Amino acid sequence: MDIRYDQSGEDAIYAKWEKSGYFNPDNLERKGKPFTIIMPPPNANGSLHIGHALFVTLQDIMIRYYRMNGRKALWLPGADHAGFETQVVYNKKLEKEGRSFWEIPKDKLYEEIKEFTLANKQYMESQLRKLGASCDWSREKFTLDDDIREVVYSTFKKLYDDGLIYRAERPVNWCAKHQTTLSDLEIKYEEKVDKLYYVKYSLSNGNGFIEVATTRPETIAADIAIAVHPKSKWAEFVGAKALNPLTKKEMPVITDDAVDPDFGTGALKITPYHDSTDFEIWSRHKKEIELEPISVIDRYGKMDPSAGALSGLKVKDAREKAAEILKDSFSREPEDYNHQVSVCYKCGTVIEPRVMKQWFVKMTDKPNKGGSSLRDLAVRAVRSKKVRFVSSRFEKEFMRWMADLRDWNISRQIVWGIKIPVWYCDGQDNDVCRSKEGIIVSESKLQKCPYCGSENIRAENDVFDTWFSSGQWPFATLMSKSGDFKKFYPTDVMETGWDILFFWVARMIMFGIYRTGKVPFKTVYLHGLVRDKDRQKMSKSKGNVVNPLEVAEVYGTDAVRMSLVIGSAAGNDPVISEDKIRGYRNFTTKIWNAARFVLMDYAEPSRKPSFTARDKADLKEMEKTKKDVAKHIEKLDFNHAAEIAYHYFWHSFADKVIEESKERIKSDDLKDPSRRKFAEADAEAAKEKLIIILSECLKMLHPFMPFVTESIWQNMPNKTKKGNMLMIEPW
RNA sequence: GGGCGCUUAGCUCAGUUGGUUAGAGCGUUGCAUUCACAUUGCAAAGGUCACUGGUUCGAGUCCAGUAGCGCCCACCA
Repeated sequence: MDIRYDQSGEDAIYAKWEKSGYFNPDNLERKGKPFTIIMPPPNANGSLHIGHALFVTLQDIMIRYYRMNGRKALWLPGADHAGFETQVVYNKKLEKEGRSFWEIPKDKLYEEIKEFTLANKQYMESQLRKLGASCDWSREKFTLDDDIREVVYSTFKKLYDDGLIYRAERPVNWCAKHQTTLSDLEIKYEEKVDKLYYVKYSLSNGNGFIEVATTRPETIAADIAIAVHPKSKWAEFVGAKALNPLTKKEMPVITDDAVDPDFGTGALKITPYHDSTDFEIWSRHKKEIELEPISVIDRYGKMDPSAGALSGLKVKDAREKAAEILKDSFSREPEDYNHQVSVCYKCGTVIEPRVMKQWFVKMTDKPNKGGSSLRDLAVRAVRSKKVRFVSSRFEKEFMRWMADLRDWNISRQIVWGIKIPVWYCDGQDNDVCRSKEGIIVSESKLQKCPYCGSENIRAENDVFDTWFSSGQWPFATLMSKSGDFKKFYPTDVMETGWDILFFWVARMIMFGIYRTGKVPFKTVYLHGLVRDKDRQKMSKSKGNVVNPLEVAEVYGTDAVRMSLVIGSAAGNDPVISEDKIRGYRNFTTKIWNAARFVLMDYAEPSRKPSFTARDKADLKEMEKTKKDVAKHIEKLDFNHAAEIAYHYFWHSFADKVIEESKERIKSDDLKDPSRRKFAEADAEAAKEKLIIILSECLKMLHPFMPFVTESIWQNMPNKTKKGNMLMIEPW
């Protein structure tokens, strides 16, 4: 063995593993049932960061352990086109290059992003290899693969046929910067101080006025009613007409329970196209209101011509100008008002509610043929422990989120994604077609309307919310190779970050059960966000980012893996620092040197070793430790499993067992002819004990530190012939 | 406005059905070491387990409350 462990040999070890074919469970001779993990596909829009290294480590620990422990272990890797996220990244890239995203033709943009994504994907694959990920590359999937799309289309069709997907015009979250709608999960709230204006709406009969509090005077031109609470002081005016202070149009005064009598003045202006509450109130009172709602804000966040004097202004400027124009209609001075404003989770642009025709998934309604809602399918599976969360507190989070679900807008007006498989027939030349409002859901391309035969059809332009397709990942990935679904589904563990519990995990559970009748995975293990030693989030601007590949280059991949797994329980944010990694690099060196000592002058024993009582106790302790490590891995308590292995190797095996053996191995008795025979046998037994324990320790440490253990294994004299790889040694 | 979580050694954290004297890593201090490893060993110092009360033979662990911190969710204009 070399005097030093050389981590630059890691690539060669990985290549040997990969070449062996044993990443593919089909090539493993195992009697046990499969053990399956579907890798959360990393977004192919950048390079891997420390969070990826964390999931690789945790999942690889399980896969390597079960592979050694008699199971057909499948870890199916993938890459995510990550629709909106990637488009945002690419948009930024173009901005840096001084090009305009919006001036590039859509087809060309798609091709450019595709090229960008595929290049990233390829790079990421090499990084996963560097981290030691023992996944089955022969089964790798990309979220835009044809067979994945087909599964996604067929799920959409099934949902549509079951009445769980519909198209509707209603207020949706619009990001003016990214020019797309977003789901309720893709917006966040920011605290903002705005002015609360008190505006008088005079009654047309001259009997005074109603006072309305609003933060949005710029939308007054789009007001079509005043709503008051039935028990408020304004109730006496219900049925009267109020005058719009800008347009002077007569608007009905109506009553609705949704109005809070204790907030503001207890009266609400109804602007259906710019506020979702207003839209709902309007929907309930269409008949009384009569006026048609209008929009005064365009898709770019500017006032449109129907806003009259405000036309062309940005919303913020329009607000100030409106306040100026309305000065005489104010009943009192505007107040500072502190409230939560919804913004785009990516760029922080204020979300403008706009009314648009979009596709929605019903979350809480039953299918039209009967059965359970998507929500109920998932809730029941979790409640009955068919899906178990680690740590269990996420079960509470999950249930609470499921409790108040609203329908999910899955339409996105972006280029980078899977087109919604819908055509619209403008001909509508027969009743069947008209009854479907010209909507045609089709898994394949169409030339003409299948209902009326008209060739006057056009394809839907919108693409899916990426989570709609990635929510189908566990079964979609297994459906493409024949036999896989049957063999590997449901999968065993879904290991991912808790930040995407709602975005992804919840959707996978719903769609998984909906499509296959079975849960997609039995256990969800959620890890946290990797933080620096001061518990700070890592970010480029703070300069505290640890690039896993760079530190692996310096300290070895094994050290990086160990520092990610030790010291953090499930669901908590792991803390990592270069000092910590250096500490585990020292451990790597310790392992290497201990092995070097054990293997030094080792020869096959000439007789059956006669172990002393102490030897037997040492061997027993090793067995016990190994069982303990296995137990903790199986409990998904990787933190302790790693710590036990670490502690045993260093402070029992190296510090005690090896140290105490030195006397016997180097005994002066060996030089004394009268004692020599006994001493030789004893030295041999000591050496034999050391090599047995070392050998078992390598197995025990392999799932955590695959490279150094495999590379020592290659020097072991007693390694079994077959394959000569620790990776597939029986645990 | 609702909910969840955290508070244990100087620092970062474990402590999974309540059970001897509360642990690890790093850091600190002292000593040792040409002998696999200074990327080392041995040893030491360091904790009223946030606070208050309760259940119990027994509480870091269970219950209630208080304080501080963090996070998630939410269409009161």
